[in-house]
Amino acid sequence: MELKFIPLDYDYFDFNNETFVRVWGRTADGKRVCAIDAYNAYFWLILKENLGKKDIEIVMEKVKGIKSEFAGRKVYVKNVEFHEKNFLGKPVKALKVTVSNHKDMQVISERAKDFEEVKIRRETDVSFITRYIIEKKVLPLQWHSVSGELLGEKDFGGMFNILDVDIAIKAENISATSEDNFLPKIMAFDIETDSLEIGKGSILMISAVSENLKKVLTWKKFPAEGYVEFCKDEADMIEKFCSYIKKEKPDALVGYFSDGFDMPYLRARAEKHKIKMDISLDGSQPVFARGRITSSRLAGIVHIDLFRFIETAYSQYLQSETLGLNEVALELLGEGKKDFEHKHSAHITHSGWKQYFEYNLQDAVLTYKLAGKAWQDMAAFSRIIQEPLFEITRDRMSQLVENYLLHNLHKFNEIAEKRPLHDEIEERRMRKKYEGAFVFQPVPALYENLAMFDFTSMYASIIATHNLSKSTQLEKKEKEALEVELEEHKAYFTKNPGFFSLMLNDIINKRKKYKQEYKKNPDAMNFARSNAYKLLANAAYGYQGFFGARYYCIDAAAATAALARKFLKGVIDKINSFGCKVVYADTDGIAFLLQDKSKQEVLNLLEKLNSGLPGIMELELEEFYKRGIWVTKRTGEFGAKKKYALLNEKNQLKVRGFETVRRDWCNLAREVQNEILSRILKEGNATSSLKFVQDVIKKLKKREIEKEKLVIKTQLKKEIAEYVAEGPHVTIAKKMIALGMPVDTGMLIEYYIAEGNGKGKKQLVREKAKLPDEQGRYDITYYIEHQIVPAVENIFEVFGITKGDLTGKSQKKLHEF
DNA sequence: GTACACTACATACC
DNA sequence: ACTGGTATGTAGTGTAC
Repeated sequence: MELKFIPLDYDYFDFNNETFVRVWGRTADGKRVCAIDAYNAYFWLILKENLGKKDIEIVMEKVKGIKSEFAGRKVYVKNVEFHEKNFLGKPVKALKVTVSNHKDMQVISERAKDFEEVKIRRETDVSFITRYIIEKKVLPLQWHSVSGELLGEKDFGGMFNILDVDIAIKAENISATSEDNFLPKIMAFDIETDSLEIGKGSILMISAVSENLKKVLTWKKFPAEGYVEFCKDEADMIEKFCSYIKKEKPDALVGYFSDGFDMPYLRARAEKHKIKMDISLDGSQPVFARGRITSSRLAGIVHIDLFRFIETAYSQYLQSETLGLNEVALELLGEGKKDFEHKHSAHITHSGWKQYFEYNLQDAVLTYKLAGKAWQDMAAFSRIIQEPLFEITRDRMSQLVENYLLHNLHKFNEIAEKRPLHDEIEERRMRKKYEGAFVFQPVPALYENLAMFDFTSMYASIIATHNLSKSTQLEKKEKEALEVELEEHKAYFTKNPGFFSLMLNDIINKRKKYKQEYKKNPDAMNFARSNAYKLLANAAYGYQGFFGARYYCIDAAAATAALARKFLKGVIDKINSFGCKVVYADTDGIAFLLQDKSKQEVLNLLEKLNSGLPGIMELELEEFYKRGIWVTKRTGEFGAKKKYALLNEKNQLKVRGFETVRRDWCNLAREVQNEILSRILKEGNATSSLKFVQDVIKKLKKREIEKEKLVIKTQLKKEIAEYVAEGPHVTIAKKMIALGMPVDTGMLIEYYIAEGNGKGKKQLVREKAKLPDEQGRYDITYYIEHQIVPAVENIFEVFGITKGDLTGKSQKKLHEF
């Protein structure tokens, strides 16, 4: 038997003290496949130097002889091989120790590490599935050919009868064939409940959406559209939901925040009713893994919590102020959630229920559409990093980088470094900060005729070009070594590239390749690939400075930042001496005035600058701008860093750092500031802006501004009890809890500032803060003095306009400006 | 009762 | 706990007067 299929997920099981991997996938004609592959894991023993042939033979025998018992199993070593390997770039003699059962690896390696010939053990902390994918090259989301016998009825204790697949095969050989794309069958779901606290209330309805399915299941019997299916009770509803999954046979079951809410809720209710959640393809129940966020895993169907993927892969590109389904869907799909005011189910009217069903359905529809939109990105990450979808949709950036490294080390014959243990993590976290990026001190003014250069993937290209990594760092100066001066010492790195730099170099090249390919052929997969490589490249620098990294190297991170400062300052000097004038720079970007130079001359300069840069470092033109404005800091007369606004030649505004882009300012202040920045940059003066602000202040004084524009949103970043200083949002959060409203860490708390009680001493802001729908008159003075004026004051200051001119307390007249 | 320095906190930039 | 450092700015807190 031989067939072509595409792996979507992996797991493993024991049978008769042997371990087997199950590779779950699909054939091109849509059949579900489970390929069972015998596999034994191994780890490495790195031997001491100066061991002779005889010594090695002796230690190999000793390792082979390790026998023990653990959890009722016989524990033994299956095989020992001698290999010449590399560890951290240096040649080592090592033993590859294959164990009977992956779960017994710790027991065996504990015994082996005490042999006198053994220096260290490594790779006992590599996940079994990761190891399987690396060694057997059965890669996720790439087509493979598998050959072997079909699973017999009696194999593995009758597994055949449990597996819900079209083909189960005992794999003898699996090999990659092609890279053709694959479109999965996706089913999205969403639940609505009585209480937001898991297990407290009941589930009122469940929506499920796939290509040919749009359903809302409920046991609340109220008039509804045809897509609503009524169930006997909550238990019946959960079972029907599971049976729809069984019928639809999706590759992926997708929710939005379903790891944190929908799945654990379903489990709690299923347990309460003593019913099974029969979703998995092997008869097992969803497995909930402990962690920062509990993730829930199904066998044979990939459960994806889209929120978690969006959080790591998209959030930096999104304008949305929260990562809630509504905002994210609005931004990515142009379509948001349906309006519905949540009440306790006892208070919902007949027509209210109809709306509620519709609302619930729409959430699943949005999740379904978002999953379709994100599919190419998830697939690109899975193929590039070579980890299954389940993992790459939940991994953080540092884990993605690390997994990429693990899956590529074999190209360098490298044994992987270990993950840091608790004590080491603590030590790393105590470390004092190293010096980071250089930020240019701007001179506040309105400038005309600017250009911006920036380094492409600057930190990554510095690491790749200069070999800055753990394995290439030298303890002391050697000839031919690169010397980088840090704050308290010098760091040295070899001229010969190590695996980290070479991999990063490859990542940057692939990014360039797919970016160019996308320009020729703008399809989603090319874009997704280009983007995934870009994100990996950008995270590589932070990875080396991250306390949890296997290849942690703080000197490499510090040296990267030091070289970045050097190159940035070098380019600043060269632009200035060319005859342009640098007005601002931050980390890897430089803004300068063209002065009397033409655009062509600037482009020629760029080319000249590039020819002087080493390795793969590259500077590019970001854009030309008509005008730009920099303002003073509120405290002190210096120009503020990280705050500016630019107008490009298409009259598009680019605002950085200003209150306009900060979500913790009220919309009125943000809109007013954005408007005057736009006017000033387009008009070249502040005349109409001044009038505009004066009018807004007048309106505010006459209470003509709607309260919604005055709502301030601040995120609750930790548990209320942990706050040392109680800000207005904390007070409001407490008030919300007292009112029985749901409050969770991470929530955006909304409030407005109302008039004080007028009695005696000045009230604190938090004492005047009220919930958006709480009765009260807004505090005019607060909004003028603490929102509008601070947002525009420094901008007007550039034109010599003072606060008094804005609020009408000035002697000067408008025409004087 | 208020002015002031300092700290806590949130959020942005790259 | 889940990339890094640099930076601005508000409101709260404690203390001096």
